[in-house]
Amino acid sequence: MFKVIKHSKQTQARRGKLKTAHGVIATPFFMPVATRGAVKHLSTSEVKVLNTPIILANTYHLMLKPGAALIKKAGGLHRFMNWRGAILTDSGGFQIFSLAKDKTNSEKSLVKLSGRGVEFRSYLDGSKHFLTPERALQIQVDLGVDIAVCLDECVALPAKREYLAKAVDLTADWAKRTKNYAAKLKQPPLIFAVVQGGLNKSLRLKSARELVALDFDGYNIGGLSVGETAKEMYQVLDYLAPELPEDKPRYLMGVGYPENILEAVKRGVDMFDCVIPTREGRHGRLFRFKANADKIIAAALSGRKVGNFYEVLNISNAKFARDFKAINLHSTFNDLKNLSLAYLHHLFKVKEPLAARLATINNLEFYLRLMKKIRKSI
RNA sequence: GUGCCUAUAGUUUAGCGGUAAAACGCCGGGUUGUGGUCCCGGUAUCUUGAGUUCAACUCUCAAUAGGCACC
Repeated sequence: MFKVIKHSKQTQARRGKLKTAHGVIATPFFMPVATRGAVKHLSTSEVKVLNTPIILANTYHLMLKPGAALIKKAGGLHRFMNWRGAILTDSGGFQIFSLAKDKTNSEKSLVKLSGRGVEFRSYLDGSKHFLTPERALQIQVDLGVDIAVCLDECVALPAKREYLAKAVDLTADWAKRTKNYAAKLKQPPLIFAVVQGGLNKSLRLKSARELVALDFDGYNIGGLSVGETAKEMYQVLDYLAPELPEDKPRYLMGVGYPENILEAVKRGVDMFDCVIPTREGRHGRLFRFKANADKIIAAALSGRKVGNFYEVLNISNAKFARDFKAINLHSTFNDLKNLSLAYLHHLFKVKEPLAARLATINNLEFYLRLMKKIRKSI
């Protein structure tokens, strides 16, 4: 299922292959985010042309709309969106966290946690729903995903130890129930469990050991990039990654900026997802490699300090109004090669939908290339 | 030619006798398991001149510009 094919001598970085029902994927890899069954602004064929091996969708959003039953009826999410690559779904655990911290009505949380599961209100129409670990897995099975994630509780940082400890226990209990439920399924997907524990070392190690004992197909590192500094995140990875089985993939959820990914790979992480390339693209931020990127990335992966190997253009800045250079000369997309920065600047200024599309493609191409460069350098 | 109305940020408008508020725009920053155009800053001394007043963007007069009506 997962095989490490090469291990860096200088760092914890490793290259591997993850076998899924929809293809063998080279690790480390990055999953573009398609929360509701679409990478925002892109069609499935465009995502495919980017050479995307796997995307991330979200149980929480899809169960509310259009509903797991409908997608099952459509033949699963793959067929529904005509996607032939792999799909991993987030379990909804993060939404428990992000909705619990409330947006407007601070009094009423949208979420009620209990031992059995979590009751929450739909962000769409306020209707009540109940999610249990069993149901979260069943929904992911109905969606037909390749990799399902156990329902977990993610805690915003900074957090008190007792709260973190409770989340670790609940997450472990739910993971066990997910495992039991999976045992009754005919063809379960790959199932990953989520390590919690915040910035507390003993809780992190406890969480890892409990989950590893249950023997999952992979391990997510959750509860990071939720309010702590990058340095604190790296420290957690330093002691947590060695605690996870060598022969199972490690997935750092929701991370991150290119340098965050590089630092995490150095510490032994194999999988990533993040909204940064797509969301920032929609807001006019363009990622671009510097000329010496390959060297810096290779140096970083042989243990040296990570230098600055890319830049982010804010295409809305006035200085691009008359910049007729290509958006990206190195792109495999003709549009990015042939259209100018000034034109893209204009599209953003007048809010043409095409602007977000071009920027999204540019950024995803950047992220996927980043992973390729990383793999090559290990 | 006569009468009336208006004149505040780039734009459209608020405003009060005591040193200007909003929206949009513009300039810049932000965005980490996505509630799809979001969040945070910055951006004017109130058409000009004279007068009244302790104090005027706010009152008076004139000029200028625009609008409306009538001859």
